[in-house]
Amino acid sequence: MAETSRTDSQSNALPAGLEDNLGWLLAQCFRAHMIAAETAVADLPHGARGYLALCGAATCSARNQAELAKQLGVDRTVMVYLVDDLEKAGLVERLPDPADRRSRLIRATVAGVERLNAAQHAISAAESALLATLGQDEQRQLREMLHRIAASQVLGPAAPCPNAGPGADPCSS
Amino acid sequence: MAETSRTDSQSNALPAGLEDNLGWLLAQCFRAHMIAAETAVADLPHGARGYLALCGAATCSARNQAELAKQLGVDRTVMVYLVDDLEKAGLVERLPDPADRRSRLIRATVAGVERLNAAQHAISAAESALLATLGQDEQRQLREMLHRIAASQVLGPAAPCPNAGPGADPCSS
DNA sequence: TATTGTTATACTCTATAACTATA
DNA sequence: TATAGTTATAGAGTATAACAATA
Repeated sequence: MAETSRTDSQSNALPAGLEDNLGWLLAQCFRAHMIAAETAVADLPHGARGYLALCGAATCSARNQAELAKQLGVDRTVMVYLVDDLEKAGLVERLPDPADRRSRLIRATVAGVERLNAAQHAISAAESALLATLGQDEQRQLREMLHRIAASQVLGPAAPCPNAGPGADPCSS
Repeated sequence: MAETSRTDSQSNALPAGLEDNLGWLLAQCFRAHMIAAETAVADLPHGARGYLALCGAATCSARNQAELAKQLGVDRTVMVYLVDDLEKAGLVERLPDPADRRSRLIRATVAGVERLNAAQHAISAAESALLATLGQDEQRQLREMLHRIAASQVLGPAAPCPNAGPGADPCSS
């Protein structure tokens, strides 16, 4: 009925009605981040997904392969190929779980941690451009709020990491 | 180098090193939102993607089909099926562009706007749970910051909408 | 009986190429 | 020549089902 006044400044404006659409905004920002980080993760086995799996392995975010799959939102059958290729590349390793002989502990190797650090360094540079419209405090706020949302959704349990074995601890870097 | 002190409270905590990983956080929040809104968009032709396409059509975010494809990050060949099915469902319509006979204007029908409003209503309820850990001011801040990031990335041009034809204006609801 | 990891198979989704019509 | 839209085909990606080992 009433015509929306579209006389506001058109510079840098999203179409009316989308600036409050959280689903749209998250999709746009997520995709923008993927595009920005694309080259940084291009040499990793499965691109962005391989990077996230490596992140999970290096930070011991999951107890075993199935849990990591849940965290990444992929099928456990897909996780096999994912870990297979990361393992072939020498970035992660499958260790037997002393507590459960069925499951495998996915741990980042030293080379994997190094590659991860390199990737994260490149991603940081890309993120600077992505977050250029935000101040330093706002960037911290954004991360903190996203973290609070992610933590409230128990997509993957935040259990203490049992991967700390006799070898080098990849979580300490 | 310096060992990060890991003595902070483990309640609701993501594994160390992930709480600052913007890529991880965006992926988690985006997926959490998709899962939360899943049932609300389940009856739309292509689920979440169909919902976003309908959002774009209703808000006239893109000039034509190709531009909408760019905004959604899908191939233009995929866009054909997407719009096809939305059109079959009577949610959008392809209109000839008076300025360019090659392109088609994708406009939401009245039924499409109604379905969109219903979906957005259901999604709002789901978002309340998703954002429960944030205060009202924080939720506004989050949307505003995401909006600023999305607007700074010119994934799709924010051009004035030429869809306002002789028929009912779907952008006014 | 349920779960972890694995494999093979079938399915869905996506992209490449080619075509028509317009610019 | 370049672009918008479409179609058909081939490829990549994904899930389903079945299996062995273990809880």
